Amino acid sequence: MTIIHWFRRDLRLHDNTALAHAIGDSGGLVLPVFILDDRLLKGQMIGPAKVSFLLESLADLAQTLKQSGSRLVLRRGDPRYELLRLAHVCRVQAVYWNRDYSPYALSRDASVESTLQSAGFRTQHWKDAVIYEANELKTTTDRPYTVYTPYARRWRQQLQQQPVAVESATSNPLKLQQGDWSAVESVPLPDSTEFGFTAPDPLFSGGANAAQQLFDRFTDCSQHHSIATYHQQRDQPALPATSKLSPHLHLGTISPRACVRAARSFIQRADTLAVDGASTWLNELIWRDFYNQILAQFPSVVHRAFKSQFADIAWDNNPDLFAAWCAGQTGYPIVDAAMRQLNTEAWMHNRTRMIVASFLTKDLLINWQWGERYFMQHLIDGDLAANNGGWQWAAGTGTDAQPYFRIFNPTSQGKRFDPEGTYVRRYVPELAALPAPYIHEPWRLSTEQQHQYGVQIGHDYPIPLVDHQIQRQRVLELYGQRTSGAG
DNA sequence: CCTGGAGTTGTCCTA
DNA sequence: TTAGGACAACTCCAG
Repeated sequence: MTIIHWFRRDLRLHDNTALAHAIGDSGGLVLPVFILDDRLLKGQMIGPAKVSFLLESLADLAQTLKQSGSRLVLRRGDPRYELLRLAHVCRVQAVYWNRDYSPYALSRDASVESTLQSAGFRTQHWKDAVIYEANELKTTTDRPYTVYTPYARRWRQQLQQQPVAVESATSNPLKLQQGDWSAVESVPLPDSTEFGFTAPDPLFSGGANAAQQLFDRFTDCSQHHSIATYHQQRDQPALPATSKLSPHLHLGTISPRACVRAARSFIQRADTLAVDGASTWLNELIWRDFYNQILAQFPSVVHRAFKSQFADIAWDNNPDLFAAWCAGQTGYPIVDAAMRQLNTEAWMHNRTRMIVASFLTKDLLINWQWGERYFMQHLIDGDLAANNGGWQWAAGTGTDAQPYFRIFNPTSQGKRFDPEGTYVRRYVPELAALPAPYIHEPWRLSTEQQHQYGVQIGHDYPIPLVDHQIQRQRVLELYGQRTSGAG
């Protein structure tokens, strides 16, 4: 019998739960399908870099399938009808997929399921994108966790007790057969220019093979930057010290279980020097599960503040200031460097994501949702759960939010995490000649110094658009009104 | 039910 | 110069 494996955000053959089941149940007679959904591709929350990454990943998947004696069937349209048509044409018995927890995916999948079932086709879906789903980790009173630390404790404890959750889904070699599917049409992979993309950083090639290379590099402790040094170096945006696996984790071109297995093995082997780094990295993977769980349990976070008392802050929402933030022209070097990194590379270092998010909300007094959307449109790894969670955290509206009076100072953040100004110089060339003491506060240069270093502040590089100290006081007042009384 | 410890990643002022 | 406490009050969560 034939089973359709419907690929979505699991674009790999190895360690793929639903695919492994499809192969097992069908004896290898699996029809691999991906459906390009224009509602997603042309929507507000996806940009050219991510589309290009998706198309590369699909090309890689198609190639790997071909080498395994199979082929990827690509369709374009409404998943319900495309799957229904394919199920009829190929006389399949069932359609399998891995679960996705975003609100759009949940309603789409429910609708696909009922369409297929009413037509007499069996459907089945599995956990694959996370280690633990929302209903697997509850508090002692059977409620979903809303605070990270107790969640992480519970998560680690669960892994200790039942490491089976991270076992590989595919213990046997993949055996795919090519059925008699001559009548099955597949559309060609679209030209990415159709979506108006420009090539991203070469480090971010899509596909499971590229992901494996990144993974191998990151877990090779003999490298200068690796999981072994992660805890010490990950906060310095100038260093290539993070895994860069985020776009792959988003699209499933790498197995999240494989990541956790790797972290776990470094932690358990106390002889390695990577215990601290691996533990810190594992924490990030737990955050990933945490925000997926929040999204699944509280889908309203997509369009409003998690903490209702912060749902209607009187933001300034000045469009000119927003445009300057987007363009990296705020006059605060670390902020501008980060935004320019985003605009040119479709990626931003995690530390500077926090800095620009704090700056947009707390210094420019602009609604975090504007920033959230801009990130989704530009980031190659834009992931609804993580991005929303991160922005709500920074804005102080989220689960487990930072206290509202913790306002990042862009200058001290710059000095602390980019002490030599290497990161700023890389993305803000007009400041490249400044010595370190001035790189994060160029407005302090005298006219003579500006002449000496070949930069005129206010001409070549902006005077700070806002005064951090003033804005800090304003936002403290604005938020303070929200905490006293009305809750 | 109550109790008490704790809460990702900070900043600033004061002694 | 530097270290330590204030910044609010509240909710979450385990015991």
